[in-house]
Amino acid sequence: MATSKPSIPKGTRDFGPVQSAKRSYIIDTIRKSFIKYGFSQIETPAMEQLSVLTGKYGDEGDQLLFKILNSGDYLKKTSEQDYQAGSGALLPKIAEKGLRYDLTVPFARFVVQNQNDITFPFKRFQIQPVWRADRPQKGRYREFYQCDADIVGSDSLWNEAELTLMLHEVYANLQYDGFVLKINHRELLMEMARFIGLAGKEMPFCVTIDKLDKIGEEKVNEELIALGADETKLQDVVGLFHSTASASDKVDAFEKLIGKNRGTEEVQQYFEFLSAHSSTPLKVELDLSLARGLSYYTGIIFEVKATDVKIGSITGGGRYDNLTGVFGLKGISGVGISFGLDRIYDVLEEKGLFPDHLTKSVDLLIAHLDEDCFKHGLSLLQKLRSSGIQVEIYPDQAKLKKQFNYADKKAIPHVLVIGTEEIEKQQYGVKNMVSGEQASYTIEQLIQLLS
RNA sequence: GUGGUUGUAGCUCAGCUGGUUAGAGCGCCUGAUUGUGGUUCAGGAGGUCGUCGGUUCGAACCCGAUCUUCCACCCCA
Repeated sequence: MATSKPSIPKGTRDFGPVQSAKRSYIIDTIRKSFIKYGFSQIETPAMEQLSVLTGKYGDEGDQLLFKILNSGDYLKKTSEQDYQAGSGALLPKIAEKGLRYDLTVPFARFVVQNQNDITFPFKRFQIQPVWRADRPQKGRYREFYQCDADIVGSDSLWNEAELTLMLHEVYANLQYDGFVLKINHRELLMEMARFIGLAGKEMPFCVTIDKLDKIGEEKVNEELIALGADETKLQDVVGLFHSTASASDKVDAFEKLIGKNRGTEEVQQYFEFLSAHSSTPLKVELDLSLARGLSYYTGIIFEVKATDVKIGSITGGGRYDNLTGVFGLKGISGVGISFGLDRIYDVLEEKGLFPDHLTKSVDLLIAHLDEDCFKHGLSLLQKLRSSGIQVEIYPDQAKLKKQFNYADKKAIPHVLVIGTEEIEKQQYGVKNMVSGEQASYTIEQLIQLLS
């Protein structure tokens, strides 16, 4: 067989020992908070039936789905006419499965299938990779992890508030405070669109104002007027976007201009919950121009942005009514958030926020001078391990220089050297690799030292 | 999916309008130190210049295709 240079698919990555340790640190931190707040873990398959996935993410989303070619003779069910009819007609005959695009839709499927075993409200978390056939960029990959926490079967706005508190705890534990949590409400967006005369064109309105910080106010105004917006009313709405007032004042201003509705009431209630329950200051901001994930969110929407790293949003979420409706289970409302592990990684890396101890492997390396010393080392190894000390022995006969070098590269803080003299005296030279100091210990003293 | 961009040693990058034998720093290996890493010194290994094809007397350099990287659009974690 001809040799070829190995490679991995576009937008995917290998993770070495250091990267994996850092990723585990983030995952463990997030999971700790998920569990503390009462969420239970589930896992679902990497692949789903294509019928479960398609149509849930809009036309754009369907294009970004990875499809899995049927096994065996995948052309068996096709005919010449299917081929002539194009890829859209051919696809369902050659592919029945696809890789999951997010964790929310598989979760909805899970809830419907297991509805009799689930106690509602159901709080689940899920930390698994998802796949999108997007064109990769920095912070945008074709395989990436989502860390989702959702509460389904409860309409209470306390859930939104609790997710907000949990999110703050996660970032506090990661020692990152350069973020801001922006929230908005689907209903407020709809009302604003109707107010400026864009009834029936709510979606284009949202897509446009979402680009506010990207293309600027002037262009946004131009586009909205082109859509048919009333210019003077548009100015009033733009005034709301500009407001630096407190969330509650912003809602008041909104109600004065456009009127009360479900959105204003829910946002007001959400902020009341927060102020009643938080001792530390929260980084929550009502941003009336925030418009995201509108293909399924129906209430409050969330987005966490890194303010000091150019990477886009690092956490997103919102309230969706009738999540499970498409799978035949009505009346189940939910709210959830999704942490973007890979982007959080990039942020922590850029800000130098990973703790140093992540790369440390064991506390002690046993080095030895010859075969007999190695064998003696094995007995020490066992004693030390049974005392709970993290220790390894250099497996080959090698110069001490090489063994010390190994300890240095692996950032092992202590090296114990065994020679014939040490075996006789039952006293071992132990070098502290950080200070460079060396002293002699019995095995019991050493256990004391390292415990 | 549309338009652009990148690829040279393990890593970060030089390499003139196409010209002989493609370089540097760091890292790696060996020795100075036959019982001691991280510092210092001396030596050494390592490249079909992303891949395939074309133009040319001659290609890392020009052209085409393809893969990859990054960027903008779209969308999103």
